[in-house]
Amino acid sequence: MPIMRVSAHNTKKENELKTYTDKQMEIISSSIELIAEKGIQQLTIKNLSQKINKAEGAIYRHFNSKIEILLGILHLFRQNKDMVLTNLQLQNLSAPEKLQNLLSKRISYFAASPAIAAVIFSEEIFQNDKILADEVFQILEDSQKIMTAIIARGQADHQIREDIPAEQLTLLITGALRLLVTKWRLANFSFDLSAEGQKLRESVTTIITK
Amino acid sequence: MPIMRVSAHNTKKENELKTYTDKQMEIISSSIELIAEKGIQQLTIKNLSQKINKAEGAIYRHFNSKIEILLGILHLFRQNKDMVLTNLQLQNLSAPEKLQNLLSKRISYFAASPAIAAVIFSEEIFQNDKILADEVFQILEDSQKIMTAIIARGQADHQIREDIPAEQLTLLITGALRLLVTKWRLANFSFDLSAEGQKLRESVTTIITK
Amino acid sequence: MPIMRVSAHNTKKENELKTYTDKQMEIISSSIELIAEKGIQQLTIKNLSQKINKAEGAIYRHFNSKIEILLGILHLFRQNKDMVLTNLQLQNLSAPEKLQNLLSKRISYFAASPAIAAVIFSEEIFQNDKILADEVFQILEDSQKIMTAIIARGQADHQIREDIPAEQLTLLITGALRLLVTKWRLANFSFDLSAEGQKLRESVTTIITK
Amino acid sequence: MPIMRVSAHNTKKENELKTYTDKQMEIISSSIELIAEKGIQQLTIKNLSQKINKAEGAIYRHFNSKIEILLGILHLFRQNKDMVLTNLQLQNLSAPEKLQNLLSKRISYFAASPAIAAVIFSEEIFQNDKILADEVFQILEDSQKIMTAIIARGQADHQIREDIPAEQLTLLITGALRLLVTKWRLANFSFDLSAEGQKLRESVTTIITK
DNA sequence: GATGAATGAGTTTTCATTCAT
DNA sequence: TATGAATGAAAACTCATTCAT
Repeated sequence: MPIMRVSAHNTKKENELKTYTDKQMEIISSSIELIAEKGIQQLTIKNLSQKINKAEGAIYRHFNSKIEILLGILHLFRQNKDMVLTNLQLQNLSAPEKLQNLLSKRISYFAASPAIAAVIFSEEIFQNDKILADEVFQILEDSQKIMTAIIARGQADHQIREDIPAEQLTLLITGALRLLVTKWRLANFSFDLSAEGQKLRESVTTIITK
Repeated sequence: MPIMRVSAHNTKKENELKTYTDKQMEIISSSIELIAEKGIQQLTIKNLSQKINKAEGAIYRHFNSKIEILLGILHLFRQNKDMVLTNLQLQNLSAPEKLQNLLSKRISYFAASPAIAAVIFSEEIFQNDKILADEVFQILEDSQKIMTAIIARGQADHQIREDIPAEQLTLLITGALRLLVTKWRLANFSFDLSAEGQKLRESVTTIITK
Repeated sequence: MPIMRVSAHNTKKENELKTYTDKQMEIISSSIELIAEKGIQQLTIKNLSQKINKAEGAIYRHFNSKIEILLGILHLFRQNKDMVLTNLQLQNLSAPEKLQNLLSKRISYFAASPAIAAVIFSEEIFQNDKILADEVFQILEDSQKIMTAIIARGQADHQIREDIPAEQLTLLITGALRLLVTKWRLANFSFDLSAEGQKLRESVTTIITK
Repeated sequence: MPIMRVSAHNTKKENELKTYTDKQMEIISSSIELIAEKGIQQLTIKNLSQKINKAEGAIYRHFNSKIEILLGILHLFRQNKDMVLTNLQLQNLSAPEKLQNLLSKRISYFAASPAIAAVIFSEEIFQNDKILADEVFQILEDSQKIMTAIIARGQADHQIREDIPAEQLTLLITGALRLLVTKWRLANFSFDLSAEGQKLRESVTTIITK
């Protein structure tokens, strides 16, 4: 019962604008499915090759290493996140509405792609691969910074309570979201994430507006 | 980058009252140190045997499998948790004070034993060992139930705001605590967990009392 | 038909006084045999494990990597070389006699352990492992320096012709020795290395004394 | 650290008069460059295809196997050698002059095409491919026979010392040349091969004429 | 001619666990 | 109790070669 192994590698810093070929996308998708079905520990080259009905070596024509596949998954998440945020900026919403929107989108995304959460929230697993760990950490930090900015703006506009620092509110909201998704995964997706997410959103609204 | 490997095993459901011999405790302590120093991926029988200056085989005199060692770590955490709660019950405190106390104790505990957090929060890693996963899940559930009970009691006594369900407040508080500790670990313990924990406790107080 | 593969590793600079356990010596010996029989390309962990009738993993109890086994072989050669030289210093011989002695010993050694030559003379193979390449290069350089010193001393004492620089004589003698041994290996040891070596020694004597 | 891999194949005994198409010559040249740049271990079909900006499969349009490419390199060397010798025969030179000429040409050739030396002197690497090993061995033998013939002729003409058998002088001269070139490669071409070659030629002249 | 995807057999290494002593 | 050697199953990755298009 091995859990996850990756080898030394020379992957260069992922280009933000990186695009993937169809084959690469197929491999990334299969990886996501595999993680969703059996957990990230079962994302082995062997299992992956079986899933795509190819020999193990075939994978290496499309990715130089397993790390790059994982980076691909993270990249996909980041792209979605950036898109959500861009759309959010374009809309003329109040801070509480933006927060609602953000939470809603994030929950929908995890509900649709539970495997992504398994990767995004598995900081421990990537601990000894610097590039992956950095990427995961960066995604976490970015998310928090953006939420903090929205909240701070809302506080400046007196739309959000000012007796708690924006960072603290972000910590509470993000932490709750993560824990909710984690519990959902641990419970084998046996409850309705969207419904619970809706409850969380209501609580958040109540809290931030007193 | 192997992460963690455990094999098939026949461990029986852990006895709640299980006690450990001195040798067993030494092995558990060394495991915790090892995890704290190098991450859970480096908790291998080989590394562990080097740490306790014994041959690898010797460990199997005291534990039937690596899983049992991990269960030992979880058991230790559970014992501490139960003790904290028992003490909490004995004191005649208001619900907000109890919450403060609980958070304070938990933060101190993680600050003193960061390895415990690495184990407790690594649900993903144990995903393919049923017993371990159950244990971790149980600890999480128990913690939440207790906190929810305290909060519900506080709401009944009008010490805690009643416009948000107790479960939601628990989710927010527990989630924030977990995220804070996770960030602390990812940041290589480079910030003062106690100080940040203090801030969180203040925010929690503000939130629950409006 | 793979030829030779070694992986990234962290071998520390080999200790000059390093000693080997019995098991390690057995593995080193089997490696030498394997190289002698099938060439250095066939020195794979699999072939080696078959030769010692153990599982592949067993080898890693005694050596951290394949590189260390190869270093072990080189170390053995170095030890022999050093011993020969020490003995040589203790004897009160003329420079030409010392050279004769040196050549004689070297040839006997290669005749007895042809695999050693396969390793010592395989500079190309180790080209992309720095530690191995350094070691092989060092052995080559050391040998030449010592021979040059003996010759230079002989020239100062008018025992050896002075119209050719010592380095040049060393190049000619060492080169001839290496080529002789290489041809012997390529010819599948089908001629008598000692006899040919004796001829070479006579030629060398004639040349250096005019 | 893979070194070189070649597979089973059915190459027929190379035709002495074999000619190569332009495409084939391009592939051979690129192979030589690749070896010169990164060592013979890096001569893989993948690396080669990148160098010639063609797909991997394209190479197999022009050569049936990697072995044939290597044979092509050897063939090129042989052609040059034969040409040098033919020219040498046409000139009316003394034996020592011929030797000088031969050495000079060989050194210039290696200085211009260091990769050739990497191939010619890598007997060990080809050990488990009979055809390649034979070819390399044949080149070595041919060279020595020719040099021995020149020397023997010189001895008969009293231009070269007669107290050492021609074969021995050949062994000394060829060995020195090989060792010099090998050291030059190991030293990353950091010294002037031509200059050192000139010194060697002088030493050789001194030695053979007493 | 050329492509590029795929294969299969190979490589080194890791590690929880067992067992004779 | 303890040792240390051994195992076996797994892991990631490499590469010469094939082949449908």
